[in-house]
Amino acid sequence: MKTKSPLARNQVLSQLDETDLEKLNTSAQLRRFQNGDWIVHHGDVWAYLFFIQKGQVTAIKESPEGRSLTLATFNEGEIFWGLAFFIENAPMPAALKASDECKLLLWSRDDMMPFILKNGKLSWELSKLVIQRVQFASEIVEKLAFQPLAGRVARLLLELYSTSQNVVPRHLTLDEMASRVGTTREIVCRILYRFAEQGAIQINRTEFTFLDRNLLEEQTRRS
Amino acid sequence: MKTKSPLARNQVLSQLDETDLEKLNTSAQLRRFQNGDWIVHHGDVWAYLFFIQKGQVTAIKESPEGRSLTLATFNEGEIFWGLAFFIENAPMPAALKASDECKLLLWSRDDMMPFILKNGKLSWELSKLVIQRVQFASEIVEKLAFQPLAGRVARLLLELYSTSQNVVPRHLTLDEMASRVGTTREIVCRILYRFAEQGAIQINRTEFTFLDRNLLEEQTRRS
DNA sequence: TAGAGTCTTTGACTTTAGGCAAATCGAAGT
DNA sequence: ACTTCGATTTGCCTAAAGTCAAAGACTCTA
Repeated sequence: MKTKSPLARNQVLSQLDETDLEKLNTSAQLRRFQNGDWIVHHGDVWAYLFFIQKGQVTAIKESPEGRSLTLATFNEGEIFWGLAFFIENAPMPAALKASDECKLLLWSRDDMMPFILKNGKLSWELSKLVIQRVQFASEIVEKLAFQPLAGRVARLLLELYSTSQNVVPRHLTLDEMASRVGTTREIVCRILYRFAEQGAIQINRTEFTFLDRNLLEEQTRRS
Repeated sequence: MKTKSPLARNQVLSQLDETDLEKLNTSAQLRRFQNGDWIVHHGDVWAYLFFIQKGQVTAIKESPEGRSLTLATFNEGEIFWGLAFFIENAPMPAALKASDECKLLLWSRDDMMPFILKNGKLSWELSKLVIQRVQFASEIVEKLAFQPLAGRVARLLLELYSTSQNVVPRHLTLDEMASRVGTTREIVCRILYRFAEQGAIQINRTEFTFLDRNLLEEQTRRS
């Protein structure tokens, strides 16, 4: 008896039967990346769909002036794609970067297409996944458009350290945090210290201590 | 011989054959809206896909404080959907508003699903369409995150009045323009007059005169 | 044609965000 | 312990965006 393919864990790919999964598995290209490697650059035309067998991938937008905005992180077992997989010659709207040691299984558009066309359910699940990403993008737009920076930072803190622990190591640099909320390190630093003044957190160079998460949550609700 | 259904004009629906198109046509609900009517509100769970037979639909995000951001406009012959069409119970991330007298053909998820599951190509085209919207969303994020307001206004002017005519009536109010770039009417007004000072346009209460489109294009390129 | 209502325009002021540079800290290695 | 390097913190200054209020201008209707 076979071991079940890890591909079957995925919501979309699990629509395929054993045989097709097997075929898919063998037609995949395996690629490895080191932490920090670029997988694709912003603007590249890249017609692949991939499955993350191991590691973590982040999607990052960069402005010509070097500011950057981290849009999303994808984890083991998830799939993602280059736009050109769907639309001929469409360039990547964001870059992809390995944020861990990564093993990816890649399929070109031509490899994958037969499976999609023959299996309406697969195709439907793919649509659904795409739609979920839209939903996600929509939240980003909302925050950028309506929520002031302090709110975005507060939200980031809450999401990042949602453990029961109140004392947590600062595992992101200020630059990384800044990139996730769309600003610069100095501003993030100031906002953090403002939170500290308000009594929401305590800060030292290496740790945060959460004193009052409600205060932070209030911030996220502010326009 | 039959008249060809207007549905066949659509990139996605045209994947269906005559018979299916006919079935689809009869199973559709026709809905009419007046200019300015809300079709769905932000947050509603709305599991429909629709075809715009006549008129224009805009997607609008609103902040709790009443600021609004116009994300997209859909025209005759295009299709769009409520998120819940794809994902059970997913609320609308933006409101939809009729921006003309509108005739829409609606299909519930249950009506449409059989056609999708049976037709991989249809489903694929739908994915592609969804992806195009993602691309669009991505541009919005980029502009909000990296482009200063002046650049967004300049781009709006160029897109809105891309005719060969240099003297054009101001058919959008300042509030409407503000909503499209994510700010307030006063700010738009000031930016317009700044453009005027720079010699890019001339302004009076009812018309714009384009003097130098290159100046505007330069603005859009600025970080 | 007077008045109401709606847009536009402008001034004065506040808030938010960003840039630059210097000071400081902490980890890692020598 | 000393140095180096990268990250954090802070002060100071500027720019961008937003708010509020008031004044005009235009359109439509009575």
